[in-house]
Amino acid sequence: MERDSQTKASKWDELATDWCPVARAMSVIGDRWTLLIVRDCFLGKSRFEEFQKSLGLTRHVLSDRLKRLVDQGVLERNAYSTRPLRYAYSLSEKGRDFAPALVGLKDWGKKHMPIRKPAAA
Amino acid sequence: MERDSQTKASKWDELATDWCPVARAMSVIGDRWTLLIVRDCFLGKSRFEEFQKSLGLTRHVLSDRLKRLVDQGVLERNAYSTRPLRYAYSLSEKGRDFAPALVGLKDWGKKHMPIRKPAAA
DNA sequence: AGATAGAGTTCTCTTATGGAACGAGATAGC
DNA sequence: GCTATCTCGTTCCATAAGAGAACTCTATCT
Repeated sequence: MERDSQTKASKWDELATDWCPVARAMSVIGDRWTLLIVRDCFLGKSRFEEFQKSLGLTRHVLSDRLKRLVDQGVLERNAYSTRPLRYAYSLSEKGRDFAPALVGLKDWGKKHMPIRKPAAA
Repeated sequence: MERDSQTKASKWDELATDWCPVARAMSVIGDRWTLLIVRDCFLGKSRFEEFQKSLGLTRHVLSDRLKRLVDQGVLERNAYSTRPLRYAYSLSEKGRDFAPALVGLKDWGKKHMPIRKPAAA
């Protein structure tokens, strides 16, 4: 990832223009973290540090994913403080509409991915 | 990716043992291709070449993802020919149970990710 | 003044991906 | 019996993305 506009078409962009709506969805959430950020938003988190602590991803990647989510219109970025300029992220309607898919994934994970201990080997 | 067993915990393994079922689901499908392979299975595809042509991903990555899906029990690999030994992939019950999540993503993609032309700029 | 906090950036190192060529088992054509 | 083709991969190299930690900048707390 880490793409910017003026680069030649990557696999990501190909997905974004695919005939299949699932593929187009994957062009937004087809990585390890994006959907978990959205999940955290559903759980009430809204700030950079909250996401970072909750997910344990690198700040670099988090920064990139938040930008992409805002670009895609899944999240909105609003200043919650002006005089140290600080932003909070919240779900847009597009983001809130993720709920059914997220529930589907939650149910699948609950049923088919039992918690296993972190490899006590 | 490309992990094997005797390596120290990566972010992928951390997700696999997360308390959140969505995170555990992401440890399986949290990349660009895996879910699309599953989708292709739902659409009746079952063979290496079919996936490769359909998705346009590299053979290397396809090979890796199929292995992971079989390891995870999402797909089953059955020989459909013994005497050139050939395998076909098909959904297990675990894989078929992905249907609701897939439908959720499809609906979201359909509603919020309109098809746009491949950048006629 | 010094320590804390929030939201990022910048740096280096490692891992994953893309692209294309190569391999191996078997059948089909000539 | 030699070459071509089909399938299902593997190997190799260059590039892109990720991990981890340090650093910036504004501002408030003590």
